[in-house]
Amino acid sequence: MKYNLSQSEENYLKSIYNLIDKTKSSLINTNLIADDLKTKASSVSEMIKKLSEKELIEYKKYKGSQLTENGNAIAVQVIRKHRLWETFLVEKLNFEWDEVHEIAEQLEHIKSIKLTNKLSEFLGHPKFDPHGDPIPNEKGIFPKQHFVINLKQVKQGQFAEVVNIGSDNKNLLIFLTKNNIGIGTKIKCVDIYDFDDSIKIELMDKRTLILSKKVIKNINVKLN
Amino acid sequence: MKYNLSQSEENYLKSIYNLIDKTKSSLINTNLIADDLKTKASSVSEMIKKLSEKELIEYKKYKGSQLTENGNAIAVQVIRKHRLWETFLVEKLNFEWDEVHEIAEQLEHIKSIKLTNKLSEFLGHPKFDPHGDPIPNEKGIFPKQHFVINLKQVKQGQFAEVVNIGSDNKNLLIFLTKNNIGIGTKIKCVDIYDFDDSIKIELMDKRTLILSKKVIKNINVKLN
DNA sequence: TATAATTTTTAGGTTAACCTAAAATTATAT
DNA sequence: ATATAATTTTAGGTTAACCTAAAAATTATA
Ligand SMILES: [Mn+2]
Ligand SMILES: [Mn+2]
Ligand SMILES: [Mn+2]
Ligand SMILES: [Mn+2]
Repeated sequence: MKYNLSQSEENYLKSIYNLIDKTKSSLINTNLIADDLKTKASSVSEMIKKLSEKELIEYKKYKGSQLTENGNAIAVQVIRKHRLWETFLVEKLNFEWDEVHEIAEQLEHIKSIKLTNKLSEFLGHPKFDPHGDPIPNEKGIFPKQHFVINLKQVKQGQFAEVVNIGSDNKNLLIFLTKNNIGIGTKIKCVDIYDFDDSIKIELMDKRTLILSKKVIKNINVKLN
Repeated sequence: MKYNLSQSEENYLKSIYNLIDKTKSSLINTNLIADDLKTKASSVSEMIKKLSEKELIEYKKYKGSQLTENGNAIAVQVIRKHRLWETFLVEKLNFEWDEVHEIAEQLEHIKSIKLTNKLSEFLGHPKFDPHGDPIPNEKGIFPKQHFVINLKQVKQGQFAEVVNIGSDNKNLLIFLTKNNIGIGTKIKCVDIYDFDDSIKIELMDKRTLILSKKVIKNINVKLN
């Protein structure tokens, strides 16, 4: 099984993987992929047909797509590379966490398993990337994670720790940095506002701030 | 002047740059480029027309191509990235010098000036890559080099030091490694055989070996 | 200098990955 | 259930980068 996939093909597989992950649904709609990859549904239809012929995805016309075992394995390896490179950029080259996604989108397509493994070794086999996303190993196994919930699930008075940011959006990451929120930040939910689904949190330094629904949706925590 | 060139376009510019360097001629033949890029002359003709319209090369039909100032600057930056990445792979990830060219062919096309500069900084702004090739800086300036000559110019009895290997050929590099020749290796030319233009050299450990014309052509040295 | 050989360009085709617009299918709402 | 809306696929086109084969230009040779 030596596939030699184009960057485009890899991106489609990765997108489908991520959408399965995010939507917790096994059948992914054509339009969802188009949206995610900023392309048109017709282009997705075409590519889906091709990947389907290569048996990397399985799809029923008009119904949706899912990854085959091989397709999944490839997607996971692309994700592995993406996250290892992001880690490299932040840990070794001192990039900010909001600068690395775009570059990793390019680096994730470099073809050399040896390079990937040596990079991982060089980084000390990191288990999580700068945004708290788990990094699968060479065999595609993800590290065990603590029980992660979204910040909106946290009740008033509860203490939690940020473990993951659910988006690569640069502006979100800059916002978080400016407000002293990062991976590992400990917070307390001090108030919940039903009006707009915002919440007030308190940081270790006692400073409080109100987070919008849109921000909250992208902050994942573990309870402390 | 913000060019957004394809990998292919970058490879053509780099090829022309290298051929100008190697042949010491300012006009580069279409067939030479085709050969270098393992493509066909007709494809080169097409691409030359395109790069010419972008004013990255100048060419007269049937006469040959040369780089414009902009084209040269871009080629140099691609070469900078190639050599920095090769240095990274050898110095930080412990690759062998014969393994890195292929991977650097991919990495050289990653688009991020900030990444390139941070990588250079991370490596301590190296002046030469693992094969002894000079690494231009951000402005495209190459480091000053000692007076470099080809090994075939060395006379019987003279001492020299290997400073550069003039080819990325994997088998050549493996051959050199196996015979304890690398950048910095000190040698003495003990005999010259006119029959096949081979020479016998002596290493520091007194071991001698005979190098073929083909090998010699790719070893550049400075006299000691 | 005329002819032959070589080099380069042009003509015409292919493939991958896009696109818009139209047709087909499925979902939703009266 | 049927009409309408939304989704998905197909049809047909474009562009970049390659290709082969033929034509044109240049260079070498007799
Ligand atoms: Mn990312
Ligand atoms: Mn990508
Ligand atoms: Mn190289
Ligand atoms: Mn290249």
